Amino acid sequence: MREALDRVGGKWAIGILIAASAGPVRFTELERRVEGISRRMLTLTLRNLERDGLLDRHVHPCVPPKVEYTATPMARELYDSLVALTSWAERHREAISAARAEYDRRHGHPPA
Amino acid sequence: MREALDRVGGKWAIGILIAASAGPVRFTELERRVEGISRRMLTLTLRNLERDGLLDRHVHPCVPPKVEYTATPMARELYDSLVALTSWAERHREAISAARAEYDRRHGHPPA
DNA sequence: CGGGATCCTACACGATACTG
DNA sequence: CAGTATCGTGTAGGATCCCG
Repeated sequence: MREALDRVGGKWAIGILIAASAGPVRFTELERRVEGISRRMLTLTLRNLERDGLLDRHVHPCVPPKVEYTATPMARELYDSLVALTSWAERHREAISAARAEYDRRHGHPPA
Repeated sequence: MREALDRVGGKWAIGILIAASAGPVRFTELERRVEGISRRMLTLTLRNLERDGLLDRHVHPCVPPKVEYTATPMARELYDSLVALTSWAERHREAISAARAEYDRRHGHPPA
């Protein structure tokens, strides 16, 4: 289970996976779609996802360069599994923030 | 979605949740069951899980102290959602390690 | 027994500059 | 366009010691 979470646990992996799940996307387009990501982290996370077989990287030999990334079927299955998690988060978001407020009230209100 | 992952993304949260899902568990028992965890991380992670309403903490007023932790229904639902993820990991574990080996072969074999 | 306080290290990540 | 290289920072987590 940690295996699966580690693969998607990074700050940007999911965002990239989602952005690349709807067909080939170019590097710069990813940079735009995954809001707030730095060039460096985009590259690094892309390499990791590619290494794990979650992303296909296709280089068009031309100038200027053109590289397209596409989520593999395996990545799409992963995404489907994550939907259950999203649903959980939505169902309990309110309860969680209530629990937090309650906890912070009982112990020092501002969580130090 | 990041909301959900962040809650369970820590190194130890899942292990603790699993260990505490089968009824009340004491601190020291958790320390034994969650292999490799340090006293510090156990305490910290327990606090976070309690704060998010995923664990109930019950203190028995006696000496020596006795504290029992129990997963809440919300936590059990979370665990159920995570099962899909586990299934994904099992189905593709081989493909992933193959992808990795292939990647490492094409680029510098030892991943530096 | 069930912690809290302190110190330290590794690594994830951000900012910036350079390049084929 | 699609990166790589370098530097700096915050923080997760480990080790150790102390306490009611």
